[in-house]
Amino acid sequence: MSDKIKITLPDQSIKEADKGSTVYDITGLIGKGLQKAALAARVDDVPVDLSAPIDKDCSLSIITFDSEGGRDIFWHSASHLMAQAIRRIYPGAKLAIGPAIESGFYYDIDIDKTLTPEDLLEIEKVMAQIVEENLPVTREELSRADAVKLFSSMGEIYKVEMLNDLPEGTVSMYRQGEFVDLCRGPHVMNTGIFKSFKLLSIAGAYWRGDEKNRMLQRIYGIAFPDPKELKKHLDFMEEVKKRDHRRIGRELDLFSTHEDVGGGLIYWHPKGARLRTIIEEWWRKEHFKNGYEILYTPHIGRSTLWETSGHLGFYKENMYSPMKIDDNDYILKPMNCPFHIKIYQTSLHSYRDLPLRWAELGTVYRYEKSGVLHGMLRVRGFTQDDAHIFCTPEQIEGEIKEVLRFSLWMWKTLGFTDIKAYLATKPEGSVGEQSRWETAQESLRKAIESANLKVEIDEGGGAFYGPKIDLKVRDAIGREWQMTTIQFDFNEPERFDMYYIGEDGQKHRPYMVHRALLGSIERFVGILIEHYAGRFPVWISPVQAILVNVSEDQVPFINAMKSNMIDRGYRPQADTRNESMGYKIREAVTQKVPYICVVGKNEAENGTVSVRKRGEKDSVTMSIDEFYAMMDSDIAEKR
RNA sequence: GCUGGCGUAGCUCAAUCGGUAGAGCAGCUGAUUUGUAAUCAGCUUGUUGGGGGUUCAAUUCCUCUCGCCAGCUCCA
Repeated sequence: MSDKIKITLPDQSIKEADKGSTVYDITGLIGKGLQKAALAARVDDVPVDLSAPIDKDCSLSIITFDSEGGRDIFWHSASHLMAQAIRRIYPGAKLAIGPAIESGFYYDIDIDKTLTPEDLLEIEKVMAQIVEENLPVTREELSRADAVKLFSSMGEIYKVEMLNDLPEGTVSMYRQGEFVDLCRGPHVMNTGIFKSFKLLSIAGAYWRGDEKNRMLQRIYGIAFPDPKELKKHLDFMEEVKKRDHRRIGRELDLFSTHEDVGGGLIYWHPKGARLRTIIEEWWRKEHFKNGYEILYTPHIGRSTLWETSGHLGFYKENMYSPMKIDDNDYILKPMNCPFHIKIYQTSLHSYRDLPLRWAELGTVYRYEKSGVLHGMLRVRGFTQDDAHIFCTPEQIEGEIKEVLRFSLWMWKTLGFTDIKAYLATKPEGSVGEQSRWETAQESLRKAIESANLKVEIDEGGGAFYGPKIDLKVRDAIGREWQMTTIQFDFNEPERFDMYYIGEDGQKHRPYMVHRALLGSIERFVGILIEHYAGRFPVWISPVQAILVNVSEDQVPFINAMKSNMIDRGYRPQADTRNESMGYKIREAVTQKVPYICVVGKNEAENGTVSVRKRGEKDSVTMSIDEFYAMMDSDIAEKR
């Protein structure tokens, strides 16, 4: 028997090593740099620690911070580091869970003391000490029973509870110095690796996310192998703050909310309303072009309608209490669909009428818990860009493809190009025939396929009344937002006994699809603000150009130009206030207006304007017609 | 709804140990007529989120309440 083993690397090259070498030793054979960057490895596709010994031929791929799963390991280990520090400062602290998250990590702990931001600094200091100590992180395996005994003796009730939920057998734990934590691993090899980290915030979190359970204190943190990356991350957080639509909304005078009148309700100021109107007009025009008809329906409907639709059964917590009108209960609509169905039922439909594509910018009201309200992104009253498609089984596939294509086109036009689909399929306890589910899911799958979208499938994640596709769009700074939703409904056609007369002269149940492309106008505009950081493309900018005079003599010229622009359908604003030109330009710049047109003596005499484009420091003098041509091309290009 | 933090002028923020609220911007008035990111001067602005309490005295301490923010849960 040889005491050498063969290690196959991802590039299919083979390294030979002594039997029993650790993964760390082997990384050294590949390269010093890689050895330094290595966090863990996958041996025959199983994640292992660097300290794991290898005693047989295998494949090996090294996990660094930047490789898949690397961040999770790094951050997970960082959460252990933090937990250790917390334990040193507060020996009585009970630890719950401490995973890596999308960006960073947290640990939920249970202590009597309420933590403050100053405490975070203290914890950071102790963490730095532990980094200095460079403790080796070692894995140990033991039986579940022994682990229960150990953690019980430490008073770690949450760990014990977790252990009791694990299957019998061996469990693993990791030890670094005096600290030990139940964990599957893998982990980094020693605590010295955490050269740059920061604890970010404290928040409450329920044990196991259940509001009936005890509220724990959660500490969020972030860590990177390279201090430069930490800085980059903190800058990113700063950027997020700068883009906050609530802040930009105030600065650009777009909207407000009024807590004294009611939270979660949006007041659109003139400029915000302009922006909204432009988007809505475009939306309507495109819907007509794409074969939709547009509806308007009421804001309230009798409770009997909501009983028929089933909403009073499964959507009650989100609906407002009824108001009495002539002894009948009326309820503010949380959805538009029952109203569209009422219109459907005003006449008998032949298969020849289908598909019907009925859209509505329908304002709905939903009760949201006060704590979740957030600017325009999470509100209690909002306008869905809703539509319902009623069609025959034969039409379904084409219809879904069309909706998806339309949606993707819309997002592209609005400046969002990175889009991902999420397909949610039949859950337990669903309604509707199995064959209908299959047809529907198949059509959703095919549509995603033909659109060439990245897709994630959430098996069993659909609503009880039908499968759906959600689209998530990525914004300018890489955040994903769930926007479009395309959703089958097998429930309402049944409950309202909808039908059409088929070729065979018999009644048939139509397929019904709900879809919202932008989602809600409020939320969409909020995201649009953050995506563009308030620098909207010319075609949707509420103010496209600010006209600035150099001295009083040019006021008539400016006013004439302004009304000429309005006549031509542009959105100009004249700033003829008695202020210095520099002052007015500064203000126009902070208002993020696409063009600033300065008119002084020279321009007024020659019929030109000095145009300064947003983001550019230099201005260009051109004829007014040249300026219009420039705007036209920017508008046409949706720049 | 829950946990924590925070509520001072339209906005951003200050006020030592409890001593009776102030600065910039904005706004108004006037002067200035300006060449690409802030012209100058003067003036105005407050139930210190609200109620109650402790105190000679509360923005400050206590208490209740409302709201916001960060999360949890939920979600377009």
